[in-house]
Amino acid sequence: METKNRRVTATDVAKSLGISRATVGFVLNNTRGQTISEATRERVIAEAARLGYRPHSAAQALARGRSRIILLVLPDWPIEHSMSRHIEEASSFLDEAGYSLVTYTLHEGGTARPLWEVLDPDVVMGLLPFSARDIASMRASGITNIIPDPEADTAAWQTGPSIVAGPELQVEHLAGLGHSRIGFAAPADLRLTLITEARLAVVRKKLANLGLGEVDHRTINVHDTSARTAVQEWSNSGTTGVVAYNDEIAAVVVGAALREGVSVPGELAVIGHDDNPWAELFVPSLSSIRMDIEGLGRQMALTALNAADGRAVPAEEPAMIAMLVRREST
Amino acid sequence: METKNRRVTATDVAKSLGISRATVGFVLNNTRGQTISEATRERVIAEAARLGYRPHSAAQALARGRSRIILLVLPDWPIEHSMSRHIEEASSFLDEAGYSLVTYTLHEGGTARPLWEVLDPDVVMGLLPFSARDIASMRASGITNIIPDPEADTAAWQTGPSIVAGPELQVEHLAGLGHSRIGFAAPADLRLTLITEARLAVVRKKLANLGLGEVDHRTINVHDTSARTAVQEWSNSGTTGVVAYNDEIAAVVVGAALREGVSVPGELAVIGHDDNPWAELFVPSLSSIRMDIEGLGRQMALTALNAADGRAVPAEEPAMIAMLVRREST
DNA sequence: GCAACCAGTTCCCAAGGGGGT
DNA sequence: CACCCCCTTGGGAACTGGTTG
Repeated sequence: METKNRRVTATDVAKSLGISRATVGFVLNNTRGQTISEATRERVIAEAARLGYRPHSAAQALARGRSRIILLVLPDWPIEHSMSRHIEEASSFLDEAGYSLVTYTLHEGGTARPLWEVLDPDVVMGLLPFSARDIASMRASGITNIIPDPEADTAAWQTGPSIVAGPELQVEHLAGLGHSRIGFAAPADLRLTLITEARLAVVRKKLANLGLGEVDHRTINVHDTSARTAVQEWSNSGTTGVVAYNDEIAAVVVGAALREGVSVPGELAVIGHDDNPWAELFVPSLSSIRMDIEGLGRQMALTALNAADGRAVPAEEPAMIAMLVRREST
Repeated sequence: METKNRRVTATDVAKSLGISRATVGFVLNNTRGQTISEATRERVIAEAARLGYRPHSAAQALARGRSRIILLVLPDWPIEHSMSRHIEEASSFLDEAGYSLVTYTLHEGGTARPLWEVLDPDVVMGLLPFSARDIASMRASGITNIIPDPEADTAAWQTGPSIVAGPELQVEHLAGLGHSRIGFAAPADLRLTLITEARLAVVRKKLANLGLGEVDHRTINVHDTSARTAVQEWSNSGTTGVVAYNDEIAAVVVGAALREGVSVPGELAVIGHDDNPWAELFVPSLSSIRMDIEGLGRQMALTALNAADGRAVPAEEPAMIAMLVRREST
């Protein structure tokens, strides 16, 4: 069809209309402080549509000094699935504000140039605090907006609602079922240490509040016999309810119990965390915690916009943070 | 510390050295056809490092007309986990060639501007053929390199090794165990129809090759009783081995069997596909297929580079496509 | 609406030194 | 010895497509 496939620029639109390319820009950006006649405005819009004009985002980024990209960094263990709905929501919301959300799974030993260096995002946002190395790298790339704020105390993050709500519910649920000796099953993965410690602290505190004894805490490795040992020891010590770090650990514990001849939930009740889609497929199906912040996506988006734009964040705290999903394992 | 935080530009490096900014560019890009003395080259590199110079990618993209970004589109069902290692590998590889890989999970009813419009990638690459709507959208954004090629026949893709190898192994494995009546458990999810059909066709063909009877094909819905019905019917019809579309469906079938009092693998053997990390956690643990193309990441990267750069793709077909992981469910 | 500007890339040419005739 | 040519090295300036005073 077309012999030359050059992309349509604002200049093309302007020339075709016999006006200046600045005017085209004014109209298409709704530039405030510039008054353009309604007639011209309409002609520009119509002509841009007719020619199939798309702004060249690199050029825009260069001229404005801001890329209107927000980078969401995800950890490289599969928390992703439970996030995906929220990400989609955040994405739509940011889009309406003229920003694009790019997600980035940061791999451990990754050798590639990090994406924040390439995309020059206005904001880099993570689900948990960044390592000092990453922060240094961002700073060196000229990133000034980092969430969570590296200056803020990690401890504050560790006691935030997104960490605390789940474990509290887990303990409440088991206690409510009459379990008085409660165990905690932690993952061996070192990358999870920060969250594991925080959750364990919540469990301890909650147990103390309820006047129950000390938690019986074991580290579970998926690929060895540590789960069977833990089940035996819990069994011996009279522990009847186990709070698992997540559904994977819960599944390992339940599996070990079944193989040891310990009935679930009769002799040992186990509750996971995250409500992975496969948790309900087990026999017995796994009770779990669904993190379900009504509007977490919007909340994330607003936080990002605030950092990028300085627009105010309605402090509207989400209605519900975590929800118990009771199934057969408790 | 710093009062002005302006980013370091090539001009800064040039001025600091008393040379032109063109020269800085020549050195830093290894521009061919320009010869720069070794002494100057070293001074430029040292000074750039000292000042912490980072090229402004938007400016580069604008000037060159190419963004050096490759967009990998992932489907919004969690195939992601099994891909993650390959993605990391592709990412490193592309990085060495000066390209950045951005992954993008395309959500069904997403309302946001698609990322290919924002990032202006040199190549958009998907794991399966794009919808006509997406292709039109890419074309409108000026994307010329699309993989898989929209012109190519979908049928060709459906009979490619990445589709065929898994089901063949599944059937071979069950047949090798002596199962002669074999069932197929398909997911109800409509988004998976394309792959499901393709895999089922492979199973049919393989059974015919082995001189076995027709496949007994059932659609399994995770949230109703279809799995129990299927198990009963397989039981009645003498089907003793089931090829599941993936591990999730396999888990549902195994669960239904256990609840029906049908022993696994004694009365019904089930094999999944994808070898999700949680497949081994089940009791009985799930046999599965691990897609493990040695160098799939590199292969993906090379294909992309070929499209972006025109550099030749070594046709080096990967050594191994799919691998049987036998566990307790078969 | 004109013009400067954003931060690079790239084509083309100038200056200077060395070697050959 | 003077002259010419060429090659090496590096600079000038136009250009990318928008934004904004």
